[in-house]
Amino acid sequence: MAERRGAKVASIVAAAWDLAHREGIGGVTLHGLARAVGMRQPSLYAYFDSKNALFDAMFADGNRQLLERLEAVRLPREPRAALKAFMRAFVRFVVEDPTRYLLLFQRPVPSFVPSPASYEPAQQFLARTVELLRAAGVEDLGDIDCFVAMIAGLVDAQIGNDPGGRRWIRHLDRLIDLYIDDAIQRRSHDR
Amino acid sequence: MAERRGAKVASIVAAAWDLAHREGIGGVTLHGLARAVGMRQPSLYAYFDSKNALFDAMFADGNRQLLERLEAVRLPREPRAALKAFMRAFVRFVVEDPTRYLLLFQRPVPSFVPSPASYEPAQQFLARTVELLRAAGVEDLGDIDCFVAMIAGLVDAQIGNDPGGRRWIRHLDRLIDLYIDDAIQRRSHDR
DNA sequence: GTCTATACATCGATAGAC
DNA sequence: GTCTATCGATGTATAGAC
Repeated sequence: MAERRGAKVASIVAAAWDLAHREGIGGVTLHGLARAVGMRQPSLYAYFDSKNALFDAMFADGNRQLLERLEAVRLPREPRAALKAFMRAFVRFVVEDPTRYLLLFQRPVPSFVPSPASYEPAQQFLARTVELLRAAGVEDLGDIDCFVAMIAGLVDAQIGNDPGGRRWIRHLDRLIDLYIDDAIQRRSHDR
Repeated sequence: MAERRGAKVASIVAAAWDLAHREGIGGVTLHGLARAVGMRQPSLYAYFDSKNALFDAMFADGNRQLLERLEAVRLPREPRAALKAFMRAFVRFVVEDPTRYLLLFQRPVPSFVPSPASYEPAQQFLARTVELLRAAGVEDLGDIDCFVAMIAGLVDAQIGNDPGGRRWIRHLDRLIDLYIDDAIQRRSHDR
């Protein structure tokens, strides 16, 4: 049965996340991970071809968690409320696990480049965001860029300067309104 | 003469920046740096007590460059225009050298913590920004937080996704207006 | 699949001669 | 101040027995 093997791989990835939470992403070493799962370091190569493959599995796992979470969100019919609900869920996902956010969105491991397959869910998330933005009246590509950058700036500041708090993310709803209103106003002005 | 020594230290720091530009901050090793300046690795310890001391010297040097640049900016009398000129200079400083930005504002070296003396100019910069924001009518601490986070999000997106381009930073002026107007409007509303 | 043993590389830091 | 020599730690990866 290949099921056994898959379960084992999943448990190793889970242990890797646990290790990353305690020691930071850079603290994830094959020696440490092997110790955490009760194995010797070379034995890990039965499950991952390289350390990069391990990171890629973690990256894919994190993206899977993200999509799973966002797909579970009940979106209101009203476009603006839907966008807010969606972004709130994203922000909650991010701040509840800064380490995961770092690996998924900040590339803290210079040598690691995610494979296209692992990267695809992240693009899916961005596409969904753009879709909701458009529905809410933000269609200009520049406006979308600004919105995405603003969200990133907000969560970065939150995680970097006030982890566990709400100093920055408490402004999320208000800023969303600000950006949407501005985009709509400028769109009507351009006509 | 201690001048000679100071000049040598400065030239080593300059070589370290050069190395960082080519190999990334993480690629700055004492072996590589020594090779770049025509020395052997242990000889660097005549100028820096540790690798941390080297990073601290680079950090201080980068902050000195930042203050030097910003102090040279001629600020218009009108507060809003002054804020824009100041932030434009900051953004220009940042995008012209992403590596320097990384070391100064992103802490890409987990083990490195800047000394208080090296960190002070960065606080000076933030204080000046807050001062200009206040003069332009942004006084609420939450509004200041949001503004700073927005700027950071903008330059992060620019450097990360379109280095050398202007896709994000071209919106700088407009976004500054947006934030100022909103802050002023909400301030008058609260009364 | 898991182990022991080990190769191989990188890097920071120290000792001591000159 | 600069050198040679070397230590010691860390970390990825491979070889080969079981």
